[in-house]
Amino acid sequence: MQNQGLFEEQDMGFFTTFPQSLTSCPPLMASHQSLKAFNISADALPHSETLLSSLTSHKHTQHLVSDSGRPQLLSLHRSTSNFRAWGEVNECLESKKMSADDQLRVSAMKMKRMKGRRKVREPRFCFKTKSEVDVLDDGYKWRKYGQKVVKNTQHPRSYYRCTQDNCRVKKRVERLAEDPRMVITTYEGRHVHSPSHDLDDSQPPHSHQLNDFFR
DNA sequence: CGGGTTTGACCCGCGC
DNA sequence: GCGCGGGTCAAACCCG
Repeated sequence: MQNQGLFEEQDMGFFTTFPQSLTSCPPLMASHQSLKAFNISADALPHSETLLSSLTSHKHTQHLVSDSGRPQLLSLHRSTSNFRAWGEVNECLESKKMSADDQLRVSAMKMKRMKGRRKVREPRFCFKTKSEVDVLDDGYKWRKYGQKVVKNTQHPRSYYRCTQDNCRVKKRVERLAEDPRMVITTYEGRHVHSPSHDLDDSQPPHSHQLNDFFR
């Protein structure tokens, strides 16, 4: 498994833009999580400067520049799924025009080696969408277990856990302070099951579209 | 009655 | 050591 050992995550603030028609969250799957564990350079991500500069006011972009001054995601684990995941992301990114209308962005994480023996955090995956509803339909069933008003924001952050037995996946949902129309969703952990909506036909079409992209 | 939500208390890591 | 702030717990509450 990729996240074992004494490492911790550091949000690098990379946001990748996806088609604006998508309004549903992707389920957290293996290929997503590998986003945080793959090399990426400024050359490989031609639009990164535009993306990053447009998002510098957001708190998720605090750690966006690496030591060398170039956007970089450190690689700790290489696997075929890692390569495939980033290949798809870059392909999508280059094929889309940068636009203020783009709604869905994926952030990448940098893994940092830790000193000492501290709790290892579950893999996290964060993106934002423009949506009127806080909780987007991602095919999984969630139970709310907490809500907190975070400092310097007028909107509370909500905490959800996957209702499936033995599944420890959590997600946080909050609204962007600068633009309350935007919802920040952060997944933490890995589902040990498939989406519950697989059992019925109520899954909306855009959800299929998004799943296809990440497959 | 069972499952989900609300909400104040509590826990814990971190910076000073 | 202390205080702050984010994350979690759990009892009370709500609703179908």
